[in-house]
Amino acid sequence: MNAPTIAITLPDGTTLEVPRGSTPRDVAERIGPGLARAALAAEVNGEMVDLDRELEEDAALRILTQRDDEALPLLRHSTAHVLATAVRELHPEARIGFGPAIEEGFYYDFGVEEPFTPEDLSAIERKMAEVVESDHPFERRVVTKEEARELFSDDPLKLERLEEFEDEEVISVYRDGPFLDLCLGPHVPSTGRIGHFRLLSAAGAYWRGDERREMLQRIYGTAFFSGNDLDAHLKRLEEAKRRDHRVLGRELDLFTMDSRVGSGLILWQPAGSVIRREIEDFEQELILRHGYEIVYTPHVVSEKLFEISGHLENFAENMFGAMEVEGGRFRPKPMNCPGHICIYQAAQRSYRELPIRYAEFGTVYRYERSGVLHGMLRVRGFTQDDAHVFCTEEQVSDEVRRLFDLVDEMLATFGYPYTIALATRPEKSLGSEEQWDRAEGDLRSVLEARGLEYELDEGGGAFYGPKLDFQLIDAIGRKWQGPTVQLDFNLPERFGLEYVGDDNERHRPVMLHRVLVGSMERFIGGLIEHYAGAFPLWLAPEQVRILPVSEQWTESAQELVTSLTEAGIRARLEDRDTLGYRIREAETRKVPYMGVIGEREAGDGTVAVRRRGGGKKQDVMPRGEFIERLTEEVRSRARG
RNA sequence: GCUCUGGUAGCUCAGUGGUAGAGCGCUUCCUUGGUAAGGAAGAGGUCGAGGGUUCAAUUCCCUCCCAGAGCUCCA
Repeated sequence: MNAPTIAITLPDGTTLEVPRGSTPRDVAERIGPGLARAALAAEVNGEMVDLDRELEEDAALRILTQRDDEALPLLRHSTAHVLATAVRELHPEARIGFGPAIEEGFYYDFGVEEPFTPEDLSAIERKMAEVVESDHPFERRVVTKEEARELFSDDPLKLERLEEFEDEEVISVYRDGPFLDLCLGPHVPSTGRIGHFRLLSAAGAYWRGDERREMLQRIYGTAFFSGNDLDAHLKRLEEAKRRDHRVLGRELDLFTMDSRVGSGLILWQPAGSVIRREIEDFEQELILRHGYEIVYTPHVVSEKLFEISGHLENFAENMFGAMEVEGGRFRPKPMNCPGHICIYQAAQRSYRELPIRYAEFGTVYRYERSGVLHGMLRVRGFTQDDAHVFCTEEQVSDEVRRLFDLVDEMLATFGYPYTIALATRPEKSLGSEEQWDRAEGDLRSVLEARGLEYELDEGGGAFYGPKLDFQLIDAIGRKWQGPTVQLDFNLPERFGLEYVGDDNERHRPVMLHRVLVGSMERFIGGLIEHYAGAFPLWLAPEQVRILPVSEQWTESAQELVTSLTEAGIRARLEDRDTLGYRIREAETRKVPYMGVIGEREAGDGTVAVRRRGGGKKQDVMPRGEFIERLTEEVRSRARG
C-alpha cells in the first residue's frame, strides 16, 4: 500500500514531506509565498512539468522562476500559444501547424489562404494583448488518441502529427481560454504571466520543413520577462541592421555584385581588396612561420579527379556542371583537397618528410540554390584559406596542438572570442572503431591539455572523420562559423595515399583539412559587421586623410601625404570644399585618422591629429612622431 | 528551387491611366575655410525586360529576369 506522503528533495538538499498528489505549486507555497508567486514551472527528476502536475512519488524538484535559464524558452513557447489563440480568434479558418520556442523567440505556422500582412500582424498583436489581459490558465489534459482525433477533427495538420504517436505515448493537450493545442508542454501557469512580446515578421515555411509539402505562413515573434530585455533585444536587431555588410559594403565601396556577372559572385572593389590582401598577407606570414608550404592548384579540373575523390558521388548537387573539352569533361573545383593530394602523390613520401602541410588560398565554386544566396555570406564562388596536413597517426595530436596556436593568434588579432565543439563519430562512418576512438581521443586530449571548454556534438562528425568547429562571437554577440579542423580517413584511402615508414613498409597517412577564416568572402562579410565598417588601422582601406585648412596649405599637406605613403601608410589628400564638410566626410567613410594642416602646423612642421569617432579632440604632434605612431599601430595590428 | 514582397537618377526613396520628382552624390562657378553638411547653377531616367488591354501604360493584366525576407541547405 502506498504511503500517504512522499519525500520531495529540493536543490539545496533539504527534503519536504508532502501529501501524495501534491503539486509543485503546493511545494512552492510550502517554501514561501514569494516563490509561489514567482513560480512558472518545475523540474521534477530532470523533467520539465507544469506547476499543477500531481506528484505521485518521491522526487527531486526544482521550482523554475524567470531567473532560471529554462524559463525564457518556456515563456516563449507559451507566447506562441497566445499567438495561435489570437490568430484563431481573428482567422477561425486558420489551420494550426507547429509553434515552438526558438533561439531568439518563437514562431507559429498557420495554414491560411492569404499570407499575413504587416497590418494583420498589428491586429494579431493587439488581440494577443487581450488574451494576456484575460489571464486564461494553461490547462493540461491527457487524452487518448481517439479523444484527440475528436478534438482536432478540424485540424488536419494536427491530425497528421497525431497519427505518428505510438500507442503507449502520453498525448497531452493544452487549453488557454478558447484555444486548444496538441502540445507536450509545459507552460507558464496562465496567459497573464506573459508580459513583453513583439511579433517581428511573417514568411512562408514548408509544412514540416519539407519542400514537397504545402507552404504554411509562419509568424515570428519574441518575448521576454521584462520590458527592458525586450527593448534591448529590439535594439540589438536594429544594431544588426545598421551593421549589415551589404549596406556598409556599398557605402564604403568594399564590394559589389552585378547581374551580368552572375548571382552569388563577388566583385571586390579596391577598398575591399585592401582588406582582403591585408588579411591574406597576415595569414600567409603566420602559416609560413607555422611550417606550411604554399601551393597553387587549377580552378578547372578533369571530372576524373572527382570520381576518385567521391565528390561526383556525394557532392554533385553542389557542383557546377561539366564543360566538354576535346571529349573530356571538366568541372570548376568545389574543394581544394583533391588537388593537394595530387601534389602529395607527385613523389614517393618518406616518414621523414611528414608532416607535410600544404596551404592555398584556393578559390572554389559551388552551386547554391538562388534562394540561399546572401551578400558575401553565402555565395557561389569563394576563396578558402585551405590547408591539408598529411601526417602519421602518431603525429595527429601534435598537429592539432599547432593548429590551436594558429587559431589563437589569428582570432585574437580580430578580437573574436570563440567556443569550440567536438563532433564525433556518426552512425554511418568509415574507418575502424579503434581509428575513430584514437582520433577523437587525440582531439579531446589536446582540448583538455589546454584547459579549453568545449561542447560535444555527439555523432556530428562527417562520415570520414571527427572534427573541431570553432564558433566566433562577434561584437554584438552573434555567432559565426570560424575555423574548422577535420580529420579524414576517407580520402587517403580513396587515393591510396602512402608513405614509407622507418620499417621500410608502406603506410597510410592521416589527412587533416583545416581552414582558419573559412571563406574570405564570408569572413570579411562578417568582419564588416563585427567592426560596423570601422576597421582597425591595419585593415582600413584608407588609413589617414590629410586635410589642409585652406588651399594655401595644400603644398605642406601634400608633403605629409608623401612621407606617409613612403612609410607604407595609405594616406590621401583632400582639399576641396570646407574643412567641416571634409571632416564629416572622413568620419562617415570611417577613416581612422585625420590630419589637419593649417597655418600653425605648416609653420612648425606639426600635424593636428583627429581620431575617428573622437569628436573635436585633437592631438598636435610633430609629423615624424605621427608617422611613427601609425607605423607601430599597423605593425602590431592593434585592434584600435 | 518554393512562398511572399519589391524593381522609378550612381545611392535612398516619393509619385501618376495623359511620356516623371526629392534628398544625397556627380559636374561647373562663386566662396579660401580651424574640427560632422557655405552658396548657386547644371548634367543625369527606354520608370527591370517582353507581351497584352486602352485613343493613351512607368501606372492595369500576363510571362520572364533580378533583388530582399523566410523555408530547405552550407564555407
